[in-house]
Amino acid sequence: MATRRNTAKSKLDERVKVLAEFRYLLRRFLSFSEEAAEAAGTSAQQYQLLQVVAAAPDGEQASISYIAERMVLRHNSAVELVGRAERSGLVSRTEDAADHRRALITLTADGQTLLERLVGSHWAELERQGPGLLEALGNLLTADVAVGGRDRSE
Amino acid sequence: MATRRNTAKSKLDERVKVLAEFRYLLRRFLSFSEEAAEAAGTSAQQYQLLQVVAAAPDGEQASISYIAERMVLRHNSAVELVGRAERSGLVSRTEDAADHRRALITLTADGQTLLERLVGSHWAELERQGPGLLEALGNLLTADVAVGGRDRSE
DNA sequence: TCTATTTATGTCGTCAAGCGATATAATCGT
DNA sequence: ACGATTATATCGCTTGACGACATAAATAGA
Repeated sequence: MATRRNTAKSKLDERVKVLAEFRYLLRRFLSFSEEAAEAAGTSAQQYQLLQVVAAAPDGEQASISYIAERMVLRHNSAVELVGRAERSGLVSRTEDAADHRRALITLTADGQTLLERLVGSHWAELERQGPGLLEALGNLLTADVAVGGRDRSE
Repeated sequence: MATRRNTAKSKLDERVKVLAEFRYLLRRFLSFSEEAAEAAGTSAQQYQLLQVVAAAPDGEQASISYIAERMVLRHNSAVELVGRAERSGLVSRTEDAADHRRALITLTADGQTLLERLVGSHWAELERQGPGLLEALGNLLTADVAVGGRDRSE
């Protein structure tokens, strides 16, 4: 019974709505991040850089290439990002003693402080927005199942 | 027993790692989206625009303001985005008969086709990346609990 | 109904940031 | 030792978002 109201046109239509909702929540979160960083005197990207540097795996220090990989940027963009952060006094460059091509990036005291502040506010915000995101993503992954194309009217 | 290995410095350190991992996965997904859109001949933003227009609630049509709200953009940026998409033949503007200030945005046939293609590839990609994202976000929301600051050494 | 205010869209100059192309130095493989 | 590879850096270009500003339509009051 109730095979389907004629309102829902198709599987595609449903997918678009789910995707759109997910992206909307994502943009809200990223927008918050942008504003929080700005309010703290930096950019979202520089905050991300601090994160990446601070979260580098125990053994290795953050190099330009490592940063580029983690930030999903071309290496030259990473160079520029680090350059800006360095000029702002958030990170500092040191030449790797073992490999003189590499530049090792570390947080300055200011960078560490700023990171702590931003991690705090972001953590709190994710407690607010997280559940919604989780739900939207969950819908996406479960609403599916029939990728191949079974009608799945209910 | 085993109150804590001296490797994990603090709650902050753990949070940074969780946040960094979540953002990394997010960037991977957004990067995929960027590339997919590019490969299909547009930009990620224009694809998002198509989504927003197509996913507009049943009653109302997409106006500039509505788009701005959903894309988390200033209204003038929305105007420009729509302008570019219109020039590319993906959407079209119509003056609202009931309110001559409003511009109603609809998908062209080309826009619809493109949207379908991109929804397809994004859906598939989210089936791949989604679980990871879900897990990272889950970690974030459960690893927490003690926001107030209880030590929570395990 | 006339007008002040608000709402919706549009225009323009500016600016930040990522990218490709290119360059240079250090390391590695043989 | 030396060509190939790797790591970082520089530069000009383009894109896209924004603030400031402008205009037209709708709306609320007097």
